[in-house]
Amino acid sequence: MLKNPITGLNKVFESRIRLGVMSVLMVNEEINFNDLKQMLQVTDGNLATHLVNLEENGFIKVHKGFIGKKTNTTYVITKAGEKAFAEHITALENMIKGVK
Amino acid sequence: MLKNPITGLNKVFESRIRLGVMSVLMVNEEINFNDLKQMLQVTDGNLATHLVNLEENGFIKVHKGFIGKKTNTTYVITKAGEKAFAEHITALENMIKGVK
DNA sequence: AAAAAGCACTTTGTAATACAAAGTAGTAAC
DNA sequence: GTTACTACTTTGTATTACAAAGTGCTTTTT
Repeated sequence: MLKNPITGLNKVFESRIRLGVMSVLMVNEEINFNDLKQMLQVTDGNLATHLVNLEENGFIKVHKGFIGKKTNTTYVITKAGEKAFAEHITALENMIKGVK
Repeated sequence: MLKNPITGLNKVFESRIRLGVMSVLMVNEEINFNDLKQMLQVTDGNLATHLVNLEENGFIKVHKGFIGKKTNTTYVITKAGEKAFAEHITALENMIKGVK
């Protein structure tokens, strides 16, 4: 019987917006809301929803800070987030290997 | 400014079921409904819907044939499907490259 | 001091999507 | 002649995505 080529994919990372957030957080210490918004070309509400989703899944953490006196909310990946995303990437790589 | 790591991803292939169908069709000449169903562990209705979606997008074609006297519907990838999927894979690879 | 603007949301509403379950039509095997 | 199989379609529900507008707080501008 055929083997399922998509085992190990994480449902949370099926959304391209959440996928984008995680990819950036894998290589950047932290990002703020506005940069993320511009990068992914999404509306505030939409982005906020996806960020809440990622946070509720324990994959990112919110850091509320300041730049001078302006609020600056940044997002950071968690250990669990790194692990889950790495596994997802591995699953993707396996799938890609299968089609080549 | 940050560059969007997920440019070039195809919305149609965000669903893991459609992703699975396409992956298999990239390396198998054709597959039939039941094999696909077992492989992906989905219900008939759900699978049928995703197949219709892929067909309407011009990415797969349906072949209605027989094994002996039993009906045997198989699915084949189209040229357009191959192209679109290859581009999606490239986009995924680029994203993965970015996080390594 | 008042108005405008920016930040990071929350709320609201709508439309699309996913999915399971049940139904269907046409064989075919028992 | 009932049962089973195949490949759906239909129906209904629940989830999700998303835009748009509103909110509370602060800062900058006038």
